[in-house]
Amino acid sequence: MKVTKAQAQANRAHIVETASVLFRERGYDGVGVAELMAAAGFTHGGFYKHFRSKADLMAETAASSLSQTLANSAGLDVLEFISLYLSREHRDARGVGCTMAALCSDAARQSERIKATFADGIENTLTSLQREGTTPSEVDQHQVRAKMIDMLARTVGAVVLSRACPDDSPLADEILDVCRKAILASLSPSASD
Amino acid sequence: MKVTKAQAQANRAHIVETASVLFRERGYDGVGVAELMAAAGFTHGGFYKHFRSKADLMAETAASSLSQTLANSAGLDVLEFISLYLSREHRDARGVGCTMAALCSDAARQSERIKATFADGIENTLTSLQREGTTPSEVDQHQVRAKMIDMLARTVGAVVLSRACPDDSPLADEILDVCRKAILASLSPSASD
DNA sequence: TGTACATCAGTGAACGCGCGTTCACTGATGTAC
DNA sequence: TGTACATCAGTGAACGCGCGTTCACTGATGTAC
Repeated sequence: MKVTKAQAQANRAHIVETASVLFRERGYDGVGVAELMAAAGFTHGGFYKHFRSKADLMAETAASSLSQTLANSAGLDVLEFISLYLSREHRDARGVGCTMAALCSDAARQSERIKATFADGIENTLTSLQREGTTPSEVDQHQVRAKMIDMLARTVGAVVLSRACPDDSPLADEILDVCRKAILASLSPSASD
Repeated sequence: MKVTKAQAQANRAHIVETASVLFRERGYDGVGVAELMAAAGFTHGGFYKHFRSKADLMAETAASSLSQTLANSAGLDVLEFISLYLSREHRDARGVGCTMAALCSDAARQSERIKATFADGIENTLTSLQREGTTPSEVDQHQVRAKMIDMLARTVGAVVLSRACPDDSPLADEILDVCRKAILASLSPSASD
């Protein structure tokens, strides 16, 4: 049965949203088209009325969830960002958490198209962090950018390592706690090494 | 046709070695048993004379390639380790590079058994780095460990983000260069922020 | 505004294909005498 | 040391299954008159 144009558009967006959660939870190879459509509340045949292929959906979902990740952190200053990013809650909520942390090593094996989307996502995150992180005394934008790149690597690395540990592992929590302290220490003006 | 016990053992080790490269390059879901056995020079049927299942091989391969990753960096001091780890060569040689960087976000979706293997790999790496990184003036082992956890997160994060960018992306190289400088600066006693 | 028809989002069976795994078979190795 | 037999690593066909994708069909929506 047909459906209003507005409804069809909403259904399409719902499929992308569902996929963006499932892909972050299980990886691109870990979610099938039929399973995804069922999770969104449809049968699998209709998928190709919205997308040309699974690869197309992957690319669109990457762009969508990267900008959603960015929107989630909009308005946060760097200290708040770090506290949320390196929290147990963020680590344990892979499906709705940072796309870079959830999928970056999968992205490395995907098409140049998806990698380009991830590079854009990284660039946008850096721009956003630079905006929030720049204090009047720090006028050298180049230096601020370097600081933010290093900070992003630290936070992504910490979450990704923590997630690779067993669920109840003390090491998993230790990684988050130690990295949060280290990053906060390095950000404060009088950083005590 | 049968084969000598020594040959069978060597063949088995060769399969594990082949798998450890292929899994790092394409992920656990990206390599099939038949393809893997063909790459090792065998037909697929013999696989189950060596391993009970693909999952078993994944676990064994994780342990093997994590300790190989560790052996590769044995004897390096921290400065050498960072230079090699954050090099373009390491980033571009995923199949023979650090297992944590290549597979940690895949590990997050695998069994507790594989996660435990990764946690052991992280722990062993930290121990090794602590041994090499401890100078006479740094007697507080707890503090050294914290420094090494942060450093591991930074290096893994940098490589993983760099690999998520397109092959010719300037950002990919920038991430490696900036993080290398930032980590080296934070390690030197008179770190200029 | 009412009627006739084209459109097309969604359905569900079916496609070829590759997956992980099983199995009967081969034949050189390893062992018992 | 030589012979007979059991073992078992490796082969390749076959298994059921789920994958991504296609397709004929449905029926409400949207449009033309």
